[in-house]
Amino acid sequence: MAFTIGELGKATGTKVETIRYYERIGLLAKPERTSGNYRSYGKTELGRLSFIRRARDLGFPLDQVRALLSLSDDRTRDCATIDALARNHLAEVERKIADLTALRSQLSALLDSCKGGTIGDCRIIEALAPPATSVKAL
Amino acid sequence: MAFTIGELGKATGTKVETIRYYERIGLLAKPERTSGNYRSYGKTELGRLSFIRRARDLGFPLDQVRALLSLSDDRTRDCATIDALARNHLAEVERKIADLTALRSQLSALLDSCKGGTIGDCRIIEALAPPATSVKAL
DNA sequence: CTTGACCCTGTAGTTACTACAGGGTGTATA
DNA sequence: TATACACCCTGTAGTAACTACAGGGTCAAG
Repeated sequence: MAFTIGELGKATGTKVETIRYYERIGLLAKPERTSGNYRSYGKTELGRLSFIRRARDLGFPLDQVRALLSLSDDRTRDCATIDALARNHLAEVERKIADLTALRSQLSALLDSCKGGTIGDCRIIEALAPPATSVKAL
Repeated sequence: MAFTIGELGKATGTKVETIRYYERIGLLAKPERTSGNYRSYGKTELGRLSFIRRARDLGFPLDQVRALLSLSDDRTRDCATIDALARNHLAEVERKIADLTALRSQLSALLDSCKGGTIGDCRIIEALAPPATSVKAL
């Protein structure tokens, strides 16, 4: 029923240092201590940390996680705020996917152009160093 | 033929502070100075900075950019090293795309489940806080 | 009773910049 | 000539989200 920081870390897939970090920045409350000054956690903290990690895995930055936590603490609040948060986040994820997809095709093109040989005629280097004419005029 | 740091920044889409930062970490050589102690750049630096920015835009981290630069300086070297670098990078980009795509469908599902109402029955919060049974046993 | 795994605090490092503070320079205008 | 203004200089500290020590204390097993 009571775990050490290491056990909490294993249960949630979080490094011990990260848990202490979350405590330092106020994302987790200061837990009780044992006689030997070890942090002692219960189910509540386990739940809260799981929530944080899951939101983080979904790519929410810590300040949004913080907002999510305080929203979820006030159960009378309207769901719309949370919906908006998630909707914005989804839009961001979609933008990142688009960026990376464009990047992937550029990299593939780069690789196709590499036919071996010495760097003197390596197309990758050429492709990375755009001709002076493509540089905005001063 | 000679530009100030601000002009170089404009020409390459780089902030002045970033250029000074690149100089500090040795990615750009220390440039000549004018009588008034202003940095003075020429075409060589313009090319090198363009190269750096383009590689960065393609998502190469700075230490790989550094590697790319030193490889491209030794024109007798085999193109294979560069090919490998780019190939690894492509694999990473593809992994990120896969991650984000999975994330997108999770977020979409989350949003579909939000039918309004108060947070007490908000499915997003529920979805983020997995049931205790899904937490690895201690 | 000692070894080893774990815990503690506090500080500094990581990546790739970005943002001041507190000054100097260069040029255009009144 | 004065002065306003945009730009430049150095140096330091801040950002996100951890991660990695250093230098100790605690606890269970053999």
